[in-house]
Amino acid sequence: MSGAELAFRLFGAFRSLVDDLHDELARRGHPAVRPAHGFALQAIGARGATATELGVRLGVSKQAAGKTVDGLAALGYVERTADPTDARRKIVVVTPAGREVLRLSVEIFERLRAERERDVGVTRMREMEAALRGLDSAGAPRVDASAWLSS
Amino acid sequence: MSGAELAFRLFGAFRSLVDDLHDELARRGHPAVRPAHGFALQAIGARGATATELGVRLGVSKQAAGKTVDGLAALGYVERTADPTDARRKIVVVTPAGREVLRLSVEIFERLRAERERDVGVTRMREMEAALRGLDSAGAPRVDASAWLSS
DNA sequence: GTTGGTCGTCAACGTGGTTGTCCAATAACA
DNA sequence: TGTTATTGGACAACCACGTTGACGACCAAC
Repeated sequence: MSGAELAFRLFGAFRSLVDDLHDELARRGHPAVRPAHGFALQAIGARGATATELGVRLGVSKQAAGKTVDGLAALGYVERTADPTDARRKIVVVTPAGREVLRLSVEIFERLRAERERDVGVTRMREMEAALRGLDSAGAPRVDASAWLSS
Repeated sequence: MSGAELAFRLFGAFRSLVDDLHDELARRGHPAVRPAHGFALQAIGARGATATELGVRLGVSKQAAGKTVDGLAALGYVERTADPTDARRKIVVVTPAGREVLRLSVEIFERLRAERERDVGVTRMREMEAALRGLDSAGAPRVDASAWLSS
């Protein structure tokens, strides 16, 4: 396989997973969730986070993180709450609806992976995952894919 | 590996390849080339293409394809030429500079793949590529990554 | 109590998509 | 052949999502 084809197929495989995830999320009552939302929800986590923290975790500016929070809040998946110890900070917390999306995403991703594993074979899947771990030295999530495309 | 981690690592591996490619392209005299440009150049191909054809190949509107051509033309990588048989059509052709970028990209991608192969091992690499071929039923290129993110 | 750093937000901008509209040119057909 | 339908390219307005710069509010430290 050529290097270019390798890159292209890695992206294709990723995209197929994410597309299938969002198709299924839409079918299960969350049609407005987009890829960036899932990443952000995960980055906020159970303990909540401020917009600035979220920006660091996502690898984007605090302003961009703030806009993402706006979108998520408009959909009812997160809420901004006051920090009792610091009036400047606003803690973003995941709502029950947001937790439902996270729970569903995990479940659906597992199902999708199982489907792929059935298609390509258990051994081959294990080898691929091992290779991926080696390939991707994987630091921070960096979901600024849109900005990355135009960098 | 969880399904979510699989998706994430697929993207990470892809992104690492493309980032490294563009770092190297920049070092070799093409700092302004962005990922979308490479895809577009490849889609135009040796025989040239019209903006509308390019849009179909890239999975975007003809207007978006036209803008991409504008950018590529401003960088000197393509040129719009008249179609002698149809005065409406303008054939976009790759210039020598554009061909140089394509040639360099192929070469660099091969080197990057070889590096990865050295890291993960020949056998494991072969298994991963086989798995990727199975995973990604890969029809048309579909490089509308930016649009896809915001869909 | 002033001074400096941090948090969140607003504003302006860039990039790269989208749809809608329009004109010029070609193709199809009565 | 003349009229009508379709096609290719461009323009405009708009949207999504990132950026930087600036600013007010607040906290902390000397």
